[in-house]
Amino acid sequence: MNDFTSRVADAKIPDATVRRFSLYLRYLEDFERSGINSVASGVLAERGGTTAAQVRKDLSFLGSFGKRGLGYSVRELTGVLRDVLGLDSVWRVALLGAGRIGTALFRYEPFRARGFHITTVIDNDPGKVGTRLGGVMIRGEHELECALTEDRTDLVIVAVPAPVAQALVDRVVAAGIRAVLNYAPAQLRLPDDVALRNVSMTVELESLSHALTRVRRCR
Amino acid sequence: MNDFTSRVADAKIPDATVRRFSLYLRYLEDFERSGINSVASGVLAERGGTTAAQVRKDLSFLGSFGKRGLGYSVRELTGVLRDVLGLDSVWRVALLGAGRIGTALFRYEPFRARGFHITTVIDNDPGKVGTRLGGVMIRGEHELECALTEDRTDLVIVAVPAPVAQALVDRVVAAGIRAVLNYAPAQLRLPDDVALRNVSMTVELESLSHALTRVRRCR
DNA sequence: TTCCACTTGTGAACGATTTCACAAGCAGGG
DNA sequence: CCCTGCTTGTGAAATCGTTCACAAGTGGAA
Repeated sequence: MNDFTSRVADAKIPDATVRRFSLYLRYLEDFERSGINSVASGVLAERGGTTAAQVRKDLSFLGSFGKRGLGYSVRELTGVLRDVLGLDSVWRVALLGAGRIGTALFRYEPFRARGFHITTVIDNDPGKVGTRLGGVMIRGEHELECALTEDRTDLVIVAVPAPVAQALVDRVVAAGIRAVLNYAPAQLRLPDDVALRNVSMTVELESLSHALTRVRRCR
Repeated sequence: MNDFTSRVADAKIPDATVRRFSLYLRYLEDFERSGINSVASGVLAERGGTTAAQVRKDLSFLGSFGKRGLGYSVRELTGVLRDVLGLDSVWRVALLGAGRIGTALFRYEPFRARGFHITTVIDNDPGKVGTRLGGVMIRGEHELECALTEDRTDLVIVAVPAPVAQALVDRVVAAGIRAVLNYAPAQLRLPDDVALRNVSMTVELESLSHALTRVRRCR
C-alpha cells in the first residue's frame, strides 16, 4: 500500500469509469517515462479519446488532488490509480485451459508487468498434464481445488471450451475464488459476490460486422 | 441475404443491444441444435444473465415477430439476428501482426465458423515474411496497401505492439478499410466513419483487481 | 499587490439505457 | 364460444452515465 491509500474515496465507482482508469494509467506511465511532471485533464482526454470533463468527473471519484491552473501531478495520479485498481499487490492467477488461447494469455507479458502472476495452470488433456508451460507445471483437472488452495489463488482466467466452463467455474467458486475472467464463449452463472468479466472474441467482431452492414445498406 | 432482410428495421440500434444480439444468437443456435422450436424472452434472459424485459426491448428494435403466449420462433429469430449482425456474408479479414496474440486469433475456430475469413496476414519480422500461417502466406509490412486491395479486405484485426499500431492503422484507413478490431494496448485515433472496437486484455483484469480490492477493504 | 491565463471540481442539464407495468394477443380446454 | 394461463410489445418511469457551464483556486508576470 502506498501513501495515497487514505485519500482514496471508496464509494462505488461506475464500471465504465474504472475501465477508463486503466487507460489513464497507461498514458500516465508513458508520460512518466517521458519525464513529464503534470498533465491537464484535456491532455489525458485527447490521448484517451474522451473529453476533459469526462476525465475530471472520473478522477473526482478518487477525491480531489488536481491543482487548479496546473493539472494533475503525474506521479501522484499514477499512485492513486495504481492503488484504486489494486495494482500494488501481486495477484496470484490460475489459468484454466492450456490450449491456444490459454497459452497466448500465459505468455502475454503485460500481465506479469502489472502484478498478475500466473502460478497455476490446469488442463484436462492427459498429454499436457505433467509438462511445463513457461516455468509452471500443468496440472490435471482433478487437482483443481487442491491447486487453488495450495497456490493461494486470487483470481481465475477461464480459457476452456464453452461446454466445460460452467462446471469448472462452479468448482472454482466453491473453492472460494471471488474473481473470474472468462474467455470461454459461454455466459457463466455465478453468485453475486463473485466478480466476473467476459471477454468475447466474437461479440466484438460481430458488432463490427453489424456496423459494416449498416454502412453498406445506406449507400 | 435471406428471407428476413426486408423485415429488419434499420433504425439505429444501441451498441449494448447489438452486443447482446451476439449472445442471443449463440443461445439460439444451441436451442436449434437441441431441436427446440420456440423460446420465450424469459428463457433467453435467464441464459444470458439479463431480464425478460431487456430481451423484449432489444428484440423490438428488429420489429415484432414474437407470438404472444408462445414466444419467438427459434428458426426465425436466428435468421433475423444473423441478418442484422451481417453474418450471412463472408467477411474478408486481414490480420496485422503474427505474434502470439495474432497467431492465437488466426487459429481461433469460431471466427471462420461465423464467416470471418482471415485471408491476409502481415508482419514486419523478416524471419516470418514468406512463411505460412495455416494456409496463408505472411507478407511484409510494405505490402500492406497492396495486400488489402488485392484481397478485397473488409476488416482488419490489429495485433501488433502498441507503438506501431497507430501508424499502421492510418495506412489501413487510407486504404479504405472501414472497420478495425484492435487488440493492441493503444488508443487508436480514427475518423468517425471507421468502426473501431478495442479489446484490452489488461483493462478487464484490472477492473477485476479493483473489484477484489474493494471486497478486501470492506472486511 | 493586482491582473491574467489557465485549470480544477461539481451541481445541474441532458441523453441514453434499463426496468416497470400493463394492455393486447394467442393457444388450448371445456 | 368463453375463459384461463401465458407471453409479447411498448409507453412511462427510473436509473445511470455524460456533457455543460461556471465559480473558485493557482502560479506567474508586472
